[in-house]
Amino acid sequence: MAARAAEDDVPRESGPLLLYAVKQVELAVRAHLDELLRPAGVTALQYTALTVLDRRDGMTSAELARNSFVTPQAMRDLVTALESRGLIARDHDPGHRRRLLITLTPAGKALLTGTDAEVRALEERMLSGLSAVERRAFRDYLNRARTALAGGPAH
Amino acid sequence: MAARAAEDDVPRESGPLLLYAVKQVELAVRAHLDELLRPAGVTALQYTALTVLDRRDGMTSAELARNSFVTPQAMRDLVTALESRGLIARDHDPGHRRRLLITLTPAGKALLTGTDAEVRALEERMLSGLSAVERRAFRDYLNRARTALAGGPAH
DNA sequence: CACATTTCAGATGAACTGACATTT
DNA sequence: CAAATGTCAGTTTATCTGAAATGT
Repeated sequence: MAARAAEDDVPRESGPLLLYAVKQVELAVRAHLDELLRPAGVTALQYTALTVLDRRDGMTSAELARNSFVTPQAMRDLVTALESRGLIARDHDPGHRRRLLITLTPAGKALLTGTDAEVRALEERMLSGLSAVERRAFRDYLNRARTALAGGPAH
Repeated sequence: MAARAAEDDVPRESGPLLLYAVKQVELAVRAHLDELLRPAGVTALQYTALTVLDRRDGMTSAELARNSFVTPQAMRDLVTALESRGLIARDHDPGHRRRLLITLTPAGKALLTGTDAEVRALEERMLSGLSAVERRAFRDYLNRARTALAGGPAH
């Protein structure tokens, strides 16, 4: 391993980490997304929760929390906010009286439908310059990275 | 706004967005990073600022703020915290008496050196399963996505 | 009894908006 | 005077920790 920069410069530096690149892209995405969603009155985090429910209806708050790497208490606040605005509804799981299953209300679905065009435009902007083949590869890499990081701590 | 939701299933769904995939990876990264950095006493955001300074010494707080998509006031809080812990120092820019240039102190560099191994291990874990060629492509896609999202809003 | 889900209550931190002084 | 930088003050929001009730 070369690149030992002998001066006061550090030997630790061998190019910016991809961890950092991921963060930067996400920061940019979130900034755009928050602005885009402001008229709809939801934050990027709330919107994300809605899209998760759109694909997997009937999740519990605890499942959503694990999905977003936050505590159940934090997700409860978010869920309560969405519920009081009528975007989601919670009903008892038949056969498991403790769990509350969350579903999108028509209003929640309408919100997703209403913002869909702009969100897709943002997605398209992010991927502008990438070919269809590259986009598939990009998606594949992201999914593999997520899978590799899932589960417990590294130790 | 009529809810023109033909079935209960949505026509909007054509596969999860890459925006979402990016967010998920970043969430996972941040969760691991926060845990990893807890012994060092810095948050992932503070750590990120330190790594930025490691590569571009002599930035101002305002520049750092723009880099992280936060307000100058928010970055001021972060910078003040790092300064009071002796991890960074601020000195007047000669020839521009208003600007305060931020540099890493030896303690700041030591912190980066001390956490370097574990951070790299996390990076390696995220990229496990990707070949060297794929990693280069992944990096390239992330950089292109960031560039495409930089600058003003889409409107 | 161990475990998961949900909830309540309080504490904390991190970000924002607004206002202002200073310098270029 | 306009623009950028840095600072101070106050507020809001989001998240956390701790504790507890309920159900499997």
